[in-house]
Amino acid sequence: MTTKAEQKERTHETILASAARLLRERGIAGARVADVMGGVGLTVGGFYGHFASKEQLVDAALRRAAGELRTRLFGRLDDKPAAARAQVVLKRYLSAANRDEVAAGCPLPAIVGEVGTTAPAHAEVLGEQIVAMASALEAHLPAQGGIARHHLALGLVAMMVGGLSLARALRGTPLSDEILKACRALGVLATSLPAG
Amino acid sequence: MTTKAEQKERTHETILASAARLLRERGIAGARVADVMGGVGLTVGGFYGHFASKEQLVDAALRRAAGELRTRLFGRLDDKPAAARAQVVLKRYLSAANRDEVAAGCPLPAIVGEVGTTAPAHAEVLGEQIVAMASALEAHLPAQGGIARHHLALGLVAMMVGGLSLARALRGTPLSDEILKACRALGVLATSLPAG
DNA sequence: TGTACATCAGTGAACGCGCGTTCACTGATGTAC
DNA sequence: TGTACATCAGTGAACGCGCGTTCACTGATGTAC
Repeated sequence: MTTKAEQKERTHETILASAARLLRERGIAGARVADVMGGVGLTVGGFYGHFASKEQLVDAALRRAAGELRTRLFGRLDDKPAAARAQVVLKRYLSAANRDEVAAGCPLPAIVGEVGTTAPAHAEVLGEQIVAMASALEAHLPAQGGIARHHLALGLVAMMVGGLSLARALRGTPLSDEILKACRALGVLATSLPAG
Repeated sequence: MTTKAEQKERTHETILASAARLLRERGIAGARVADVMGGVGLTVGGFYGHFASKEQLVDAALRRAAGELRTRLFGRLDDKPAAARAQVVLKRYLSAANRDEVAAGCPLPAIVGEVGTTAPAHAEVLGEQIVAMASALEAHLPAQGGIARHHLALGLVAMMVGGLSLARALRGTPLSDEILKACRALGVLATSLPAG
């Protein structure tokens, strides 16, 4: 037996999943409430029984999408040698798959540009997620000369987001592939320096 | 004596400048035709005497803004030692000024996220501008071991755009400054490796 | 030189459209007796 | 067990608003004679 409350909670989840998908594909403005609801076979009117506003939906969906990404990026690293893990993460992120499977990939390229001019709450959530990602990466970085591991992690995250953003924007052109390749190479360079 | 044609050409220029400003501040969707015209003291209706569509305006404004940026980034480098020029460019780009003076800074953070889902022409223009920027940077890069100068330039451009995008999105927070700092440090690292 | 006419940059209101949000309603599920 | 009522997830149409684009119009500038 599923009670009404259970049913509603399940619907809430599917709405959130639909929003997380659309947010990645089309950004904040592009993730329209009607489309989010349509994506799970419901109509617009019911939305406000599940979320107080689009803004709250976007915050929740962004957290959800970024969390899923981290799981995928940093999962199943145990079988890799410790020194190679950061490069594995970089390769996973800067892959053709993470560029092309937009709906299941990184949400940041679609939303960074909008965050500065929309709800302040979105910026906060973005900050959280950047810190979470950089921290997770930092844990796998070798000690370096010339740059603090903390800064190296943050710089790499910037390069990753920038590279994926450009690659997505230029999808279908040779330049898109070249950018991913260039970022991977720069990532390898920066994570294989002699310890200082 | 200024003829009508001269007057109109001047107005055309001011509209383009207004659009280039708004495009950098608010992105493609945010650079509304009415606001662009209002920014030069004119009303919406007159716009279509100067441009065929908003799409064409955006293309022209993006080229204009990116061109201005290159001038500022790569100008006045003669007095710097050749080996330091790439780092000067990186410092200029990843500066608080280029983050805060949005209307006169880099247009890419505001538009990359939108380009993938709007007019194909915008993607073409973006491609041009990325190539132009990477080429200009490449000319100032020292020979490196482990990575082709062409790829290093492209990777650095991705890091620059990513770092500035995140720094702008998180403006006003300590993390914003840290990201800029981290990217500058990573840039220094990548441009001061021993020649291979 | 003056007069009548043509041109055309810019105005301002309207158009169609899409968005977030609201709200009266429906109908299936659950509860009370 | 059956019946009457309450609840509430979801519907679908409407709301106000803002956008890109169009268009009849205005009035200053330029041209012809």
